Amino acid sequence: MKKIVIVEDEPFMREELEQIFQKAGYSVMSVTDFSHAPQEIMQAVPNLVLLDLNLPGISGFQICRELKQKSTFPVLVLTSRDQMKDELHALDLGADEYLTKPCRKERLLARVSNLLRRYEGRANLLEGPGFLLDEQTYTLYIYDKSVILPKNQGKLLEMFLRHRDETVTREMLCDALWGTAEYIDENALQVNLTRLKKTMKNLGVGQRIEPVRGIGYRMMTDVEE
Amino acid sequence: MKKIVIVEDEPFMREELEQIFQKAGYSVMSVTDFSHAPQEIMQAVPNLVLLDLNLPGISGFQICRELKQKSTFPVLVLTSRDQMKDELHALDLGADEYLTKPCRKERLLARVSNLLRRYEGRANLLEGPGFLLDEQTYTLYIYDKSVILPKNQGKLLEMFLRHRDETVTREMLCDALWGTAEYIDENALQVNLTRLKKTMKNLGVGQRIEPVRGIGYRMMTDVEE
DNA sequence: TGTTTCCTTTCATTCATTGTAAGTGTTTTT
DNA sequence: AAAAACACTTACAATGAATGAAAGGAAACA
Repeated sequence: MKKIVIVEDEPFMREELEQIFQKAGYSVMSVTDFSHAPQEIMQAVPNLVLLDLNLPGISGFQICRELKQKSTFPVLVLTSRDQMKDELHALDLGADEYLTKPCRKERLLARVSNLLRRYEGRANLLEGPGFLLDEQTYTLYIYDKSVILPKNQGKLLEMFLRHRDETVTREMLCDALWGTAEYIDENALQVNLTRLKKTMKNLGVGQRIEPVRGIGYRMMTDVEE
Repeated sequence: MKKIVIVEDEPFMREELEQIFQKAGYSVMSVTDFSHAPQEIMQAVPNLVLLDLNLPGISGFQICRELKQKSTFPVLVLTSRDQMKDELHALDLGADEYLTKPCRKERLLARVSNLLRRYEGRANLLEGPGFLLDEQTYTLYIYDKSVILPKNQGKLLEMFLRHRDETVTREMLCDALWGTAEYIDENALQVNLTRLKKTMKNLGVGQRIEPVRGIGYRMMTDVEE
């Protein structure tokens, strides 16, 4: 059963949405604490996120961006403001669909099922700066090219993508590669990292993985200049 | 430069669309012979297809379905009829976006660039019954799972997808696997085919690859019952 | 029933991936 | 400026998945 998370502050509207999707055979969950919405949503692991734009306290745009940065769920933005600006903005932030309230039930359901269908078979694609990474197979997508990364390189890249702009300790990386049990030479990690960098370079992806002396590494994803 | 193919019968509208996209920096091509639209479009190898629904002679729906069956271009359906029925139908046929005319230039451009962005990095995905296949890496996507096929199995599946419901001779398959040069035992082909079937079965994909006695094989993609 | 065609299983070979080891380069620290 | 600590690179042998060969079994056709 497909699971939908609803982010909507207005109680009446929220309840109506919940009912519509429950009747249509979806599993529904609502987020009410908007300050930690992205975290809550990611914990819930939905198949789709229905996001209202004008929320109290936090901007829906902000949530959308964070979701799209750190996860791969399809996001359908729903708002009562019928302004072109909103739509452009939302689409720019990576929203997958946009609908304005009020909106017919059928239209909403059709959009949702279409979105779900589109995302079928492309789940688990992590987004990086200029590329996509399949979490399961470590297939790397760059524009219209695709390459399979060796498992270790894939695991490393995955770790960096899940902690973009944060420092990742060597321990965490070793853990991700071999599990905490056996402790391989830390040099092995080094070698695999070198290999990842080389691979990415050959593919023309200008990632920046910088050492953090004594601790680990950090991948910078912001574009400079 | 991104290439857009426009399928629109009304000359005035067509010209306007062409101008809009040319000004926005796209490469534009129009299809005017609608009876062979799918073929022409596939030959042009665009990044996106803009498809009007009510065309003379042939139904836009038909074109949409055929395109989605045999190619992987994103399709944005554009129509003057503002009927819910149309939208539902188009989305069911796999269209990726839907807009009604008249429509503001900005909205159209935003949708197009959003669609293109979504399709970046997922080019070269061949669509099969219930799964997708990356032509380059032979990564197989089935719902939210993904698996890497061994090269030989991937090549075989690719051949079948490119000739859905047609008979593929053993020679063609051997050619695809090893090139016409060296002739390996035809048994090797057999073995690889068996492996492919087994792999698909384990993944829960109910494909039907049937032998054509003395000639080769055929993959049936239509659902029966 | 006999023959052709198609399918399955097993096994040795091949090739990409990986950890190890040894050596080089770079940054701190004193 | 030297030493120490840390980071990086390269080459190589071991591992393991993918592959073709071979031989025996099952199914279709006459």
